[in-house]
Amino acid sequence: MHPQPEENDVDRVFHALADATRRAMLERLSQGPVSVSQLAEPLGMTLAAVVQHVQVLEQARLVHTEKVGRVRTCRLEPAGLDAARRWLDARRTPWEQALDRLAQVVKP
Amino acid sequence: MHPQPEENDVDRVFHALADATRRAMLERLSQGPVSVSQLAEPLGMTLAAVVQHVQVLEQARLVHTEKVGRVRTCRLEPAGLDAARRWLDARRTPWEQALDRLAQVVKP
DNA sequence: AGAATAGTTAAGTTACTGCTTGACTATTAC
DNA sequence: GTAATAGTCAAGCAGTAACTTAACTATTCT
Repeated sequence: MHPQPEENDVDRVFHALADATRRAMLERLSQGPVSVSQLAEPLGMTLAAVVQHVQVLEQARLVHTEKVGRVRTCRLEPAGLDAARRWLDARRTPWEQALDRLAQVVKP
Repeated sequence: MHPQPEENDVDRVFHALADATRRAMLERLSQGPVSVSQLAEPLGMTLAAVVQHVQVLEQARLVHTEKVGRVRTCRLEPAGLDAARRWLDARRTPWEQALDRLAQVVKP
């Protein structure tokens, strides 16, 4: 709709998050990096399907992967989640937004 | 996947947010309540299509609507955004989560 | 070398999304 | 009362999403 620089990213991120399987993967990855096969194991699904989900998560910059030898290791990448959070936070009430800015000041 | 009480809601919310048109509607609604026709006006789209989007947003508890006479007024409902924010915040780093709790204490 | 492991790629299937059109209902305006 | 307004409902359609299977490529193990 608005192919603004950011808009497309937000699209990808929310679309990636809209799937329960992918959210389960992120949850798993929040406990540390794992290989694609390890990711696939608890989900009753083909490896091929999992690979496709991983690609979606990568394009949304929610995970980053690196292949060493024959195993591809996936780890969480905060960029995507941050984009989502920024969008949501921009739609808070003015009072909540003031609190957000306070947190920003306290943080660094 | 996990039809946990919350899981289904999260699904609906992120799916609703994954569409640029619906996000534009939310943006419009964040400036105050409007009728369905008013919502439809800036988007180059049939009224019927807009109604369908409104239904998606309602099911995600992102908007609440009420019909008076022949006009249905839509207003933002924070429940859905809060659900999304809760999910995202649960996946922050421990350090960030500490800051979140601090904000919670300061808030009320 | 041969067999098992880990992943990739392409193609096909089924189901769901985002729209449109068209017919219809309820209000409000003239 | 008639006409315009505001919305609703039901099909239908093109495009996309989430899989599957099957054939293939690279590693690693024995």
